[in-house]
Amino acid sequence: MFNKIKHRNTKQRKVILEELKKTTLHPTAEMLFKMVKKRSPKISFGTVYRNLNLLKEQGQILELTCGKDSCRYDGDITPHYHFFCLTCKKVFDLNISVLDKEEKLYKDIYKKTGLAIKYHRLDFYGYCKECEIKMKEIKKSDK
Amino acid sequence: MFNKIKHRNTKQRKVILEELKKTTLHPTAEMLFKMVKKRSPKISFGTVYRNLNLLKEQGQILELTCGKDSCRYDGDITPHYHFFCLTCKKVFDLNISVLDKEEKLYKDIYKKTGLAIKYHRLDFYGYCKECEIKMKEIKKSDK
DNA sequence: TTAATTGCAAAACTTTTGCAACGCT
DNA sequence: AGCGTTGCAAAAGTTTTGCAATTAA
Repeated sequence: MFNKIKHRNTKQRKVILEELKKTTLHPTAEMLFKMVKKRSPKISFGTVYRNLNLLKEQGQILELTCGKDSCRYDGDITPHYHFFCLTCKKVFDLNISVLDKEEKLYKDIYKKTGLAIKYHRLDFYGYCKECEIKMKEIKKSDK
Repeated sequence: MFNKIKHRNTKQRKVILEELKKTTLHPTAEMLFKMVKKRSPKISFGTVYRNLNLLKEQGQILELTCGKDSCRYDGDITPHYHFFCLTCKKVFDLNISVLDKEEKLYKDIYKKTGLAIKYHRLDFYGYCKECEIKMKEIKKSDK
């Protein structure tokens, strides 16, 4: 309870956060590793992971739901939802309203189940435009 | 496009599906492996994974969103949402209404973004009752 | 018979971790 | 100086896969 750690501003952490904030690709740790490597060539994979976990705990970034694939990270921490392309694995931001019934819904669930919700996640899945076009072309040539 | 596979009804697949359908634990592959092993002692881990993937593709079961932990599987394929305990990792079914604005929402998103949504997922996170009690006790004893 | 499936073990992947060296504060 | 952090490499954990043997249809 009194193990307050004073984190330092290392060059690596700064670069990781900056690179993540400046992209909308919702990169995986590996993608980000490559991006960061351009500015900090000696950085290691472990450092990227350690910092992503730290920044996540500090609430400076978000870790999106990852399936069996690797996690995606988001430097945009304003509440918003995502669309995941089932084919190419791209992740898109959705500009729809975040459940404003949030509080009511949370209370409803609490009343019904006794479960106190901290946060929720609403993910949409489908095929992005590019992939849909590709799929149509494949179907055509199959006939 | 013409690689239609005729799947067989193997004893193993049957047991895996039955065991998954009869529990509400939303087990991981490993948990299910242990459950199935009681009835099919010689079954292997690979078989469990292969069948879970097959049953998932066939739409007979659901794979829930897994973080960095292992995936959870659900034998209940009726639309419903889940609550994930951040501490003990238990998964609970929620008995709240599934977005009935679903179609409207889907269309709105399509209009706005051109993205055609196949399905969505709404996950809630927090601490279950048991874990909340434990946490309170720890805080008490810390004072 | 024959092609899908299994069991086993190895491989593939993603993420975490131990440790000595390094570098913020 | 003190200790949080890094780079490196090894380890851990989850899921997939190659292959010969087995089995459902």
